Amino acid sequence: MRKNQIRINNERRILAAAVKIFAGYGYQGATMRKIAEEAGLPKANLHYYFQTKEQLYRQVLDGIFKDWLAAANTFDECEESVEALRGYIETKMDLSRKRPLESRIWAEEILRGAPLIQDQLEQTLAAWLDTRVKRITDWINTGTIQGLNPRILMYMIWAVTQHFADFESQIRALNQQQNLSDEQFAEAKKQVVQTILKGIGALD
Amino acid sequence: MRKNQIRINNERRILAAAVKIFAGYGYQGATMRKIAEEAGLPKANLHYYFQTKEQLYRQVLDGIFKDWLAAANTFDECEESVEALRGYIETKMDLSRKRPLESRIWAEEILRGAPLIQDQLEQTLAAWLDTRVKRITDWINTGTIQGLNPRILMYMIWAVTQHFADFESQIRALNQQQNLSDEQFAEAKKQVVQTILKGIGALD
DNA sequence: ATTAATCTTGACCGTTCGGTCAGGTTTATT
DNA sequence: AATAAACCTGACCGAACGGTCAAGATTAAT
Repeated sequence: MRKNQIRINNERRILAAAVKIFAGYGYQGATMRKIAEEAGLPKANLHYYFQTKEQLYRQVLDGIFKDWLAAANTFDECEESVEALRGYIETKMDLSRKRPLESRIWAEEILRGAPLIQDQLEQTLAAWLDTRVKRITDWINTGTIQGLNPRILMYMIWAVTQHFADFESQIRALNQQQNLSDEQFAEAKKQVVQTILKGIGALD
Repeated sequence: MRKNQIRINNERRILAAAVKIFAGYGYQGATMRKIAEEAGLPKANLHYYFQTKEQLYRQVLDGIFKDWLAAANTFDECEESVEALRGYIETKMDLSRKRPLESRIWAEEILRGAPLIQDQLEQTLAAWLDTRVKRITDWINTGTIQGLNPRILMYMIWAVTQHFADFESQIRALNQQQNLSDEQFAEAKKQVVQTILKGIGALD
């Protein structure tokens, strides 16, 4: 097969560079020049593969959303409430650790009012959340976890797990100018899981 | 007295406009033209009171940091652990509700690596955190709350409370395109307090 | 070997940005 | 009333932005 090999290769390089630059400078602060430099290609070449800056940014966002949905599937892999929630929280923590740049791009897009992904939020994400809310409601009705608002629980999980990627520079400043070590992050992950699960009455 | 009244008045107008524009577009996306338009003043007038865009932005950040520290003092108003934490969480939730724009400006600055406020984070904020960590450690040693890493607890509190301001547009998209009503927000506030306090073994 | 399709790129363009400035107006001081 | 200080602003500037394009180089197809 291997047709379009040049195109595939270059698009990958450009997208990888775009993730770095968009994460580091934001959509407005990122420039096609910087992305081109990071990718090691002339600027005009970027416009050959991606007509506009906005289209390049959209493709970056699409990739992030796919990763997000893939991680979200962890939620359904366990029947049992505690294990389902624990698995989901841990997967989200791992994603923050491994892909902080993507998390920050997503966060900035939401921060700006989600101008480009509002449709995805209102449709795909809202639908995903609705079905999980139903599952959690079942757990509440069967007494597995205590009564609470499932949506607020999900907001809390998202907030805490993504915080470790989005606010990394603040955490670093409060940790002797050092990023969390693997050991520190493992401790954080454990404590986050423990606190949330215990907080909703799913432990003890 | 009332000297400099014109200056005081105009600086206030410009700062208020700057908060709106910086929150809505980010530092790079905000332009002096937009801020001037929002303030109802010619652009050159802004440069009369604030020499550069960066200086204007710094003053906005300073104001936000002062509000943050004022809210943070709630932490010390109660001797008792549960009431101190409850008061602090509630105050941070109220701040997110009342001043979401400021929260978003702060979040974007951290997201970008805190280029302008790194010193404040490493000094003022780090010192603030250190003393509160000591208080929490005392509570742990006296058995008031269970053993945990106090820093991670604080990160969780910040993450959750600020999420309701920073990710407002996502929450709205998941709430039938409506911002949380006062009743919904009150419920969220209650559940956040309950989950965290229970999660650290400070309740029941 | 020839042709067609794809890829590459330096030079260039119109627009908008942050910022400046001269000269006029208003306010405060005496 | 006169002078000084503070305030106001339209017009302008160089720099940097996203994007274009024509012409050449490389690869694929026949």
